[in-house]
Amino acid sequence: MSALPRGFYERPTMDVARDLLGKLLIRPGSPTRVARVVEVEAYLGERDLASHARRGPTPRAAIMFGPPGFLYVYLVYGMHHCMNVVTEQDGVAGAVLIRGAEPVAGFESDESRHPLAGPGRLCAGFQITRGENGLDLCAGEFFLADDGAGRPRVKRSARVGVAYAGAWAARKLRFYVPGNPHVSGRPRR
DNA sequence: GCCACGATAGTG
DNA sequence: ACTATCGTGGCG
Repeated sequence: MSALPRGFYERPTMDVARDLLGKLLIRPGSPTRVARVVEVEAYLGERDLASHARRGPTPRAAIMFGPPGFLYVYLVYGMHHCMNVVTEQDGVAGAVLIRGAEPVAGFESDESRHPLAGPGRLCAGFQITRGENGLDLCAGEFFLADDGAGRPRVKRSARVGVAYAGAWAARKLRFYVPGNPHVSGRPRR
């Protein structure tokens, strides 16, 4: 299965976010880990007050202003990692936060837990840390792919944990597969 | 330099 | 509802 091409990411962030649902996250290794994306959030760039890009291309956020198809990983609350894919053409900030995925292969069928629900657990499951920040998603070490499953039914809601962002907090920039148990936290339906 | 504050998740 | 835990960025 081959990686989605750069052109997939070089589009409006909202389109990339919506189209990422149903795609496969693949990390070749021993074992190769595969999971299907079921929850994402769009972060629209400098004007988006909930985005790390809101303060311009600071050292942390600069990657969001760069070329599309690269991984942006950061640490939240001093203990969890979050993974994003960079969108939009080079010079324009944008990213999609991947928040939940359904295990397909390579994960322990660990009791009744949902090991890939929520951005922190998703990164833990794929062993993604800041060491993977800036990784090229079109190069094969870690990538997204289309297995022809098609886009699932999609619902939208406000994003999680961005209440501070004023009017931007209310915008429905979270996309998820309703009813899927690997969707994190609240509005799961 | 220094400090307030998170794009969270597990426990009570 | 509480809190662990630390990098980022704002400010001086």
